[in-house]
Amino acid sequence: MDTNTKLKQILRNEGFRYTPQRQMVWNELRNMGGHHDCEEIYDELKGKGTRVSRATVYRTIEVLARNGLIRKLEVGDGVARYEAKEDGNHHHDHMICIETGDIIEFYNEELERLQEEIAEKHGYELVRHVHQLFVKKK
Amino acid sequence: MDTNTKLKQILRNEGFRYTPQRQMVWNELRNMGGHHDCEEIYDELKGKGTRVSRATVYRTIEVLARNGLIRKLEVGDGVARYEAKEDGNHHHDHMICIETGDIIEFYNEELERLQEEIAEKHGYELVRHVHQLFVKKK
DNA sequence: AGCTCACATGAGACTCAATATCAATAAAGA
DNA sequence: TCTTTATTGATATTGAGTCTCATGTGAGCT
Repeated sequence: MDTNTKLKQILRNEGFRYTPQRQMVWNELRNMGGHHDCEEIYDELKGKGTRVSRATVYRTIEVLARNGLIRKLEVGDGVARYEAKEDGNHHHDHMICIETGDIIEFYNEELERLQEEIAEKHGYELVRHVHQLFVKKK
Repeated sequence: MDTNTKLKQILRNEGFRYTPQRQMVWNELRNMGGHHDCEEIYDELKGKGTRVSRATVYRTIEVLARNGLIRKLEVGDGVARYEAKEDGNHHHDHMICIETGDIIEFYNEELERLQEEIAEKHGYELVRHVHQLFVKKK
């Protein structure tokens, strides 16, 4: 199933319509690659002469995130960034260089296991987590 | 050394003045206990008839955080919360209940070690980290 | 204690990401 | 094609946080 059919199905499941704008936002974020905020996505689409509004970008991104097509990333600068979850792009956390702003992805099995364990130990179930390492080049 | 003398010394080291407002913000956050945002601190002080401005609360909190007297916590709802670091209140991370909003502190030696290791492995030095577990009661 | 002045404060303007409003538009089933 | 109802776009609004600047005040100096 191609990725736009997947979008269509997800939207239908939620009772949403499959509109050109939603397709454009989704395709744009995938084409751009990496981590981007709504303003960047909006500018990119505008730059291509696309007819889309800021409000629609924000609304669409919210829907995509809620349905797990994209992943939200907040690094503490007051701007939410998003990345497309491609097939085979499994869960990962982020390392942010405080000097360059570079975002590096990492994944560690043991780390994941420990978190489940800690939640468990306190009588909770782990739903999701935010884990960011702020680093600088050695 | 009592905690207000400590505040005084820290301010002097940075070339800042030891003012009633800075003492009030610091004392208020300690008295309240737990995690609070600037607006709550401001309201609390106002409620006591104290003469203090919103701007000063924000400015003071920033100074306290930069000097390690308090710890900043962002759970992703667009409001920064702070907690006083008491003596013997060592580093910890947070578990946030998505149903009640409760904030539980946790600390795990192994987790800390792993993070250093991961940064290292990528050629970086770990400066600080943000680690939050969003959980719900089992 | 009084003087001085650079730093701090308070009130309100301002910023900026994000959300809400609402008339006009367009999916999508009949 | 028609009709219904969600969606869109333009813009206003919100809200946390920051900035400005005239006024106030800590603290070193005499």
